[in-house]
Amino acid sequence: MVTDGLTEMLRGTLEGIVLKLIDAEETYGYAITRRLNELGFADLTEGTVYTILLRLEKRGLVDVSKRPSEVGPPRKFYALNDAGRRELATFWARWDYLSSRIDELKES
Amino acid sequence: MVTDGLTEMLRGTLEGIVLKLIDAEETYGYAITRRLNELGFADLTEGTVYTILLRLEKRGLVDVSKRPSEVGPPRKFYALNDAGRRELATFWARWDYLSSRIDELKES
DNA sequence: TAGTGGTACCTTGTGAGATAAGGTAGTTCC
DNA sequence: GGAACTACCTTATCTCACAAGGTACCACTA
Repeated sequence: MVTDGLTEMLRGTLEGIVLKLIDAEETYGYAITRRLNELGFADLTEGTVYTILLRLEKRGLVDVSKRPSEVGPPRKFYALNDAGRRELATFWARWDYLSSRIDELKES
Repeated sequence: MVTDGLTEMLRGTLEGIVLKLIDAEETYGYAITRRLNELGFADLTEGTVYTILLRLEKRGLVDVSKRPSEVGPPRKFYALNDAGRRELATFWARWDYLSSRIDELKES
């Protein structure tokens, strides 16, 4: 499978991906994990996502609010704040730069 | 600069990039570093490239031959072998997969 | 009421890889 | 003999994705 060995390649982009998901919609760890699995990142586990979320919180890129769920334990909802949106913009700039450079190289 | 903080994003792709450069032309560490700097990876240093080259050699992905230079110390030339070409193909498959997923996400 | 399955959170340790910060030598030219 | 360029290498450090655990809430049912 192509998805084998994606781990190293995900470094430095996974955080941006999570930022984007949070930007699209206020959401929580368990749902983000599910969403990422759907999106093609099949091997991603909850542990990975939670370490990222805690990092984002620690860096002050997200606002957090705990809310009860009707089907399980309370959920920790994450929303991007201004710093988070700036970080996301930076992420896309870096991504565009890197992917352009690599695609150029690939076609050469 | 966009190139700031590219480090983490380069993880797992830099090796593939180096494989591609070697595939294009038998070459050596110092020249690879220069080429990468030209290609937009401005902050990349020799130390980084040499650790990758030694890893490629250890994994048996390249053939190595030392040859004298007319302008300095002898050069260690690297050429891709069959295993290296297979690895490069795998790298592109992974890259295409990852960049597609991310670009989809970006446009959504 | 004990068990199962789904939801939802977290922690700790490990490993891989890019980088920084050094070092050693060969050549050319003044 | 001292720059400046070429050319190689090593070691220690840091970050980050992940594995492998754990806790707890809720609904259902045997």
